Amino acid sequence: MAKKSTRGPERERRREDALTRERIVDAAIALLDADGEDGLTFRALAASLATGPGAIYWHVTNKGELLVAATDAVVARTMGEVRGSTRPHEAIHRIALGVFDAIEAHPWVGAQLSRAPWETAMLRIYERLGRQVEALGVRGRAQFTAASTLLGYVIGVSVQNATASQFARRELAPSTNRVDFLEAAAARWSELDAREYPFTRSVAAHLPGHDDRKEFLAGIDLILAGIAGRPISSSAT
Amino acid sequence: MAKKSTRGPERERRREDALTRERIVDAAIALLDADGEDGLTFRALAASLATGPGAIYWHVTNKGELLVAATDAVVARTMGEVRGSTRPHEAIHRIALGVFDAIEAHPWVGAQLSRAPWETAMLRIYERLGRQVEALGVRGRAQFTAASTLLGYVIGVSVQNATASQFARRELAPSTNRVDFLEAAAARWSELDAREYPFTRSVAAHLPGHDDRKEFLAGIDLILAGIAGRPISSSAT
DNA sequence: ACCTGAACACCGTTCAAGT
DNA sequence: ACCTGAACACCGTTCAAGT
Repeated sequence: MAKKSTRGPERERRREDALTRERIVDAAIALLDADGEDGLTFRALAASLATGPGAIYWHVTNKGELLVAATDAVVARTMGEVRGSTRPHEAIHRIALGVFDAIEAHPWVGAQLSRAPWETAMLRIYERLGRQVEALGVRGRAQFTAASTLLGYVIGVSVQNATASQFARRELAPSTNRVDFLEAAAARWSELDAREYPFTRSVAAHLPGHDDRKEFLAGIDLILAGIAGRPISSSAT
Repeated sequence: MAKKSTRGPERERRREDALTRERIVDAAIALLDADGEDGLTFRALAASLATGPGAIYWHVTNKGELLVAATDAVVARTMGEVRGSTRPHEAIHRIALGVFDAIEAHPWVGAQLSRAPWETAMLRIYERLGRQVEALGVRGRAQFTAASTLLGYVIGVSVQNATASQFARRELAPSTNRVDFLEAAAARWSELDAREYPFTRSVAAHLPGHDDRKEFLAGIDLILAGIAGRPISSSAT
């Protein structure tokens, strides 16, 4: 991806304040977490590393690559922290919640995963989910479909959830608590035009007392039920 | 949302070249479709409307609002064009494919839906899916879960698919056709580290000959099977 | 009421010059 | 090899001035 900063046993300049790709990525993550996506600026990053913007370009090709690297670092750490389980169903829950919580904690990760879904970060998640699909007994081509469906759902809902949370925290007074927020949303849904939005109106009553993470897992369970209900094997290619 | 340009029977300046919110949004959509998200610039937009950037700000609060309006216009049109069906299963397929194709045709719509999921555009899709969930016989709180799961999956997969297509068209030579692209992707997956990515490697063989839209619908069917397999009703709130 | 376009503050990125 | 920081090209947005 980028120029390696160490190739072979060259001049060992191990000053502890040396600028490395790793330090840059860590600083970028800190900025991203603190000030959101707009907070990551080459000037701000340079300031936090006590250099000029140009210095960063020696280690990193451009801003896009920096975002990819930051995202991959967070996702790799997250996947590493997910506890395993002998029961595939439970293991899938844990992987899914790991992603969900990571994106909630770092909303920019969600945006980045949608922007560059072919990068390693996405593959890491896919691999983890896929192994459990295999453990579930799914075989052949159906593995591919099952894992892809889970991945699409997990990323999609996690991103939407994180964006909505951000909105709740920012647009509304940050003091507004979750209960009040859900009630406000329910009130808004109830005021929608009765002819255009009959379903949304009727379902508004279920909004308060609603738990995002539980709802998220309920969706996973729907997919898992669908997977289990199908002919579970078929010969490979 | 913004200042209305007509309120009451004021001065009727119906010159056909008058700047209206509608014309601005249409021009924005054209720019977005032609040059992607980066193509929408207040300067470029002003040029295409033969005015200065400042003029646009009289009709539209800022760029964010413009993106919201453009997205809503595309989604509203898309939902209007979806053919109905007496069979809920089929109706859901059509709604889902409508969204899928719209985002493939206008990738910026996908990015925007992820960025502001609480806007009307998302509600339009939710409402359509929800009605069919109702038609499926789901009752009470389960309606909420089923509709939300479908929405999360549909948006998530559509966005990922559109971004991947863009990547294929841009990064690879645009001449590369779909078959070659899938084979290249499969080759890449097969070269992954065997210890870290056993599942992804093993599933690479299924990548060629893979049809995105069919795979997308297969995922929908998994969810629908899950919905059907559950206790289908429960008393309302 | 509505439009014009210069000006402001801020970006990502480059690059000649340093060590 | 690696860093510095001014400079370039470009943005979103504002606003005094026009009609």
